[in-house]
Amino acid sequence: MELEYENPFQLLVEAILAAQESDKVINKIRHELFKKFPTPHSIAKATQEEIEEVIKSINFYRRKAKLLKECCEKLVELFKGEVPTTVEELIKLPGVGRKTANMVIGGGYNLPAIIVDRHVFRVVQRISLSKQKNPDKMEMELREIVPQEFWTKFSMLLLNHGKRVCKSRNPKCDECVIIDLCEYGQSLEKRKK
DNA sequence: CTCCCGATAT
DNA sequence: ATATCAGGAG
Repeated sequence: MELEYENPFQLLVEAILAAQESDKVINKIRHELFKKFPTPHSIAKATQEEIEEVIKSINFYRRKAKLLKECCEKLVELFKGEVPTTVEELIKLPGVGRKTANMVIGGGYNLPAIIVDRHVFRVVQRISLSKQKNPDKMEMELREIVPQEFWTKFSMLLLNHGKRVCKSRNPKCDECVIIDLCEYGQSLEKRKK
């Protein structure tokens, strides 16, 4: 299951709500959420309690409701409700870090973006493509390693690979198509025998 | 570093 | 029982 969205604003909102949460839960409430709050202005005007009511099934819902409201207030104040197209502008918004900013740029605007979320971070570590122990530093190193035209594609592929195959807990190394590149996976497979 | 939060997978 | 989940703020 991947996040479903119709425009950059929806992706921005969903990405904030998706922190440490599964896509399934987000997709479940997104219709009601955007029916009640179709625009940044409507979220900015709503009370925190009104937002909480709609997103209650999401983890960290209280904090996220607060962040989401503050985010939309800034979005209206600084950018007239238009979702920015650069990381530097996006991370000025409460609840938006580099990961979420890059997600919006890559997924929402189809611009070059290296997205280092938990999955990408883990996969890159395991295949030793970068050994950076900080996601932001890893993003910078990957910018040097990966040609810019592939940034977004690369991110999405590794993200989904991490989610479905190279999982945090029981990685399915026997189904992995890049195990030849991965010492971690090869040593895991040997141990099984 | 901890906290936010609770459902689901293993 | 506990690890994990499209992280970010303090």
